[in-house]
Amino acid sequence: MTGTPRDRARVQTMQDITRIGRQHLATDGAAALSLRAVARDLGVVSSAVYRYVKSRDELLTLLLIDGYDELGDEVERAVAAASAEDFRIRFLVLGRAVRTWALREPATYALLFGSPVPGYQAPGEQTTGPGTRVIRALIGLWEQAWAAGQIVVPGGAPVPPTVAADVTRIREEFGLSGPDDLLARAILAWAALFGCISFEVFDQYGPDTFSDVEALFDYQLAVLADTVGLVGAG
Amino acid sequence: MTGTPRDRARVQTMQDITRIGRQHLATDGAAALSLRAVARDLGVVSSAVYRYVKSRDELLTLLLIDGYDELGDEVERAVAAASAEDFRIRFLVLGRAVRTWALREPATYALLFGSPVPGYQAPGEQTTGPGTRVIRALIGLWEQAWAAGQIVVPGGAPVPPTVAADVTRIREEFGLSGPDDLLARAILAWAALFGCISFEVFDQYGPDTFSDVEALFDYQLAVLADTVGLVGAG
DNA sequence: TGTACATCAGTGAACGCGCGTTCACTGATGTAC
DNA sequence: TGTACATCAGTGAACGCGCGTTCACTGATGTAC
Repeated sequence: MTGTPRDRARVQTMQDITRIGRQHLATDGAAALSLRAVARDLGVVSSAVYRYVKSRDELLTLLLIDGYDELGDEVERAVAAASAEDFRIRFLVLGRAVRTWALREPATYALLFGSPVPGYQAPGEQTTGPGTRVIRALIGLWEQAWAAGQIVVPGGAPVPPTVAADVTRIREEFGLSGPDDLLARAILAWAALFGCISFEVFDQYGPDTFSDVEALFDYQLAVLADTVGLVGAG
Repeated sequence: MTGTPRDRARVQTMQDITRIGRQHLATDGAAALSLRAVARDLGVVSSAVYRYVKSRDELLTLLLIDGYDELGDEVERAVAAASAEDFRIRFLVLGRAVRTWALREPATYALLFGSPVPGYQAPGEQTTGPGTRVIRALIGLWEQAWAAGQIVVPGGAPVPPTVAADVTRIREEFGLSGPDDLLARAILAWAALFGCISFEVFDQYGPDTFSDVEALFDYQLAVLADTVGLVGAG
């Protein structure tokens, strides 16, 4: 309740626009997102939306940031509510939070993690922050787990030199302490997590292949936890 | 060179239509795929394409099948050319073939494995066959590797009962002999493989995060091979 | 081999629709004195 | 507290564009006898 009535009305309208925009995302997809349709649902003439949003692309950016933030909020909230001692459990909770959000908001998930929208390029300055919240949560979790001695990196495929170099840079940039193997495996786990979720959201498993996709996902998460050597507090 | 000249012209035109369609997929994306634009590039009036394709959706189906088949062909060809004895190597070759194709044909990859096209539902009778060639190649490869004693399933997370039940059904359906753990892990490896490729094709790693994405992918593939316990011929 | 008919590819006009964006405007709200 | 002015939300018309699909048509190609 700050500012003039006009200010508050503006904030309200901006929220309405993103809400309606997300509805349209769900029914028609990002590529068909249209300012005119949003204006219609907003009960306003099409040119009026230009008072709030410079162009269709700016609306897309708005929805992108809104989606990233909603996902980021939910993931952080879920992890914060989980066991503070067992980092394996925290990882499982994080993964499930991403999946739950993705299944509830498939259209926004598709915008963030699916095919790029043709002709649209996200402005990095605005989207990088919100867009990296999940991976930052994952990195933080792994770092704490490593520090707590809850990670025993499995042996196996050696990290190629160029990957080791990249990983070294990342370690320094984020102030991490885990070994190359862990960081490299963590990147795989991150990509694999979204791979599993995308398969489910984008319907890549056939219609009748799995009777209990949730159990399948939980199992996949558990194997991914094994892959990074996350033993937990045992 | 079969049939009348008219028949041959028709086959040629059908090929032109799918070729042009795929070009448009690359420049404008699936959601913006338009029969009129295809007609323009074909050098023909818009209504003429209806002699070849019943509707826009049918063109999408054509492109879907064309893409699945091109990917299937390349994957099968690559695997066939690989070492006949070492199934770990065959797996790596398979994974690389998928990635190579995906990077060369990002738009078609997006159509097959990215966000669903709003308002379009693929006709299962036509697409299921071509659409399952990669997973069938993977399943066949794992089955042979298991039979050849080149798989040592790692211990770790237990397979939940409902997943075990699904996996049992799949085992019988495809006449497989591997244990539950292997089949369940194989499903993860499948989803994870596409997760890694999607991250790369859809630009989810930042612009400057990795200097050598190919090496990163090779490493990820190797870890996935470890995950299913694919030791190879040693 | 020649002719009559059927099939088919492609035309051009039309239908009704939606889109992004600009612009001059009206009238309400906010601000400075 | 009242008034003059500036700011802003929303209007309605317009621009030029592209879309899917239908339909009656022309002219070429193929087929049956």
